[in-house]
Amino acid sequence: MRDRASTSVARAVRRTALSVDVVLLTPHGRRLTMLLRRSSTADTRERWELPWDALRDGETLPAASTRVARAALGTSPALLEQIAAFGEGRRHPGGATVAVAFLGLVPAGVGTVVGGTASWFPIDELPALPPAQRVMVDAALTALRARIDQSPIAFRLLSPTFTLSQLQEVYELLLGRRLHKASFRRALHAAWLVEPTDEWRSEGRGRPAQLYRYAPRKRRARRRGVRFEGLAG
Amino acid sequence: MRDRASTSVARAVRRTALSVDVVLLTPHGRRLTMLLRRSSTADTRERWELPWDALRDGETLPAASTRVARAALGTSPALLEQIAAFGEGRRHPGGATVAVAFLGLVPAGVGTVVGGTASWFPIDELPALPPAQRVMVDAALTALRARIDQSPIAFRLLSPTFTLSQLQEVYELLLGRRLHKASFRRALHAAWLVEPTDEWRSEGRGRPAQLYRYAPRKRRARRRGVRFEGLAG
DNA sequence: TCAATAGTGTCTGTTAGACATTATGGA
DNA sequence: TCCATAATGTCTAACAGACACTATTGA
Repeated sequence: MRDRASTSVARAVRRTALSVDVVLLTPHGRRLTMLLRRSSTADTRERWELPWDALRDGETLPAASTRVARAALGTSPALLEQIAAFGEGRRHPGGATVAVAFLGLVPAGVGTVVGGTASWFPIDELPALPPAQRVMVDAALTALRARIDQSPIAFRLLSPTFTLSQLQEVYELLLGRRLHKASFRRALHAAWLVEPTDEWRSEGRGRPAQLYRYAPRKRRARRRGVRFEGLAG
Repeated sequence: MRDRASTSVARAVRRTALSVDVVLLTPHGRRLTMLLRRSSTADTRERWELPWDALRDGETLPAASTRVARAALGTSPALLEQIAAFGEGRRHPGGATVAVAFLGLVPAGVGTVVGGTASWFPIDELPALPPAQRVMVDAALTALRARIDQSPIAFRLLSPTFTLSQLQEVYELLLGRRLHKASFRRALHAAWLVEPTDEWRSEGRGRPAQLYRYAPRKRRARRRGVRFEGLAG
């Protein structure tokens, strides 16, 4: 190693700026919405940005992301996962060289009322964002869709008991595409993820739906073959 | 937002330390090996660590990861992707609060000879590492296996032309499990990822194998259903 | 000739998607 | 009664995994 002149990183990069940015999502009716706040620029034009703040001295990344999320939302999100670090030189509102992005999910209704400087936007109608944050948003949505079948993300957006139609609706919202009802339920049944309760919910007309709860059972990992997905095209 | 006392991240977090760490992998026979270098501690005991260095002033993350990889390897890896940022308070050799980990793949033979302070270790026989880096290694291998069917990672470990048995061997190395020959080739054929060349390679005894090259064709995205993988168990 | 590796054909069990049907409430 | 939604049954095409078999080289 030729490049290690200093023995301490803390000494070598005093001036490195590090920001923690949070992409907060919540369902709003049939749409997925994202929390943005007004930029505090001298500019008269209305500008929006992802909630962010500088990492504080001695603070861990999870602690910082929770702090930023709580400050913007007024409460804690149901799930907070890191997306990635971003530092390709794109402009960040805080002038940060490197920003670590987090994805937060908020159950429907919980955080829909936020303070004056923040507001929820449908994800397909976002205003212009600082270049560095625009990249984070895209990465967050991509990561969300990639992780949805690897971790119980969808259940974080629902109340403890829910109907299967509600669950499917959340999956469709997060994936951004429609799912087949019978296939969805068959896969759900095979995965032993939920169990029925004794309750039924009647909403408007139509047959009442049975309520389920999230109750994952141990399951042998079924790893079927190589898929080669997304490699071409 | 209550927490934004300062308008500039650069001003607020002068003392934040940021390291860039690189997990470099190369096949070594039938095993996957990782590049580690000797720690420069005052300790007499032999200690090993992932190649890392502090992010320099104004340097982008991709540039820093390339620099660290080149310094350790003597040449550039065939692929260098970010894993994630790590800053949960675990001990890092440079005392960094936050470290961004990268995964680098090196074709077989290219980087097998490295300088005096670095050495390749089979991934299931790694020496003890600093806690922060041990977490990175596990995350790198997990990410590798998750991404292998989403990006052409495996082809980066092979020469431009290769036999299908070699390709399958790389997949088995990266996934850490055996694959079924006929199924592997069927899936490969269906994905239109490779095309045969006119050349054949004879190695030792046995029927010579036809050489292929990586040549992805456009393909309609086949997204089949919801899998619910990894959600339980 | 045998051993070793490459490459292919066929069968079977699983499952996603389509479609149809029944069930059960409200208007 | 009609309509909307829930829930389930059946059929089919796709496909993974297993197995067997042929092909082609070196020893």
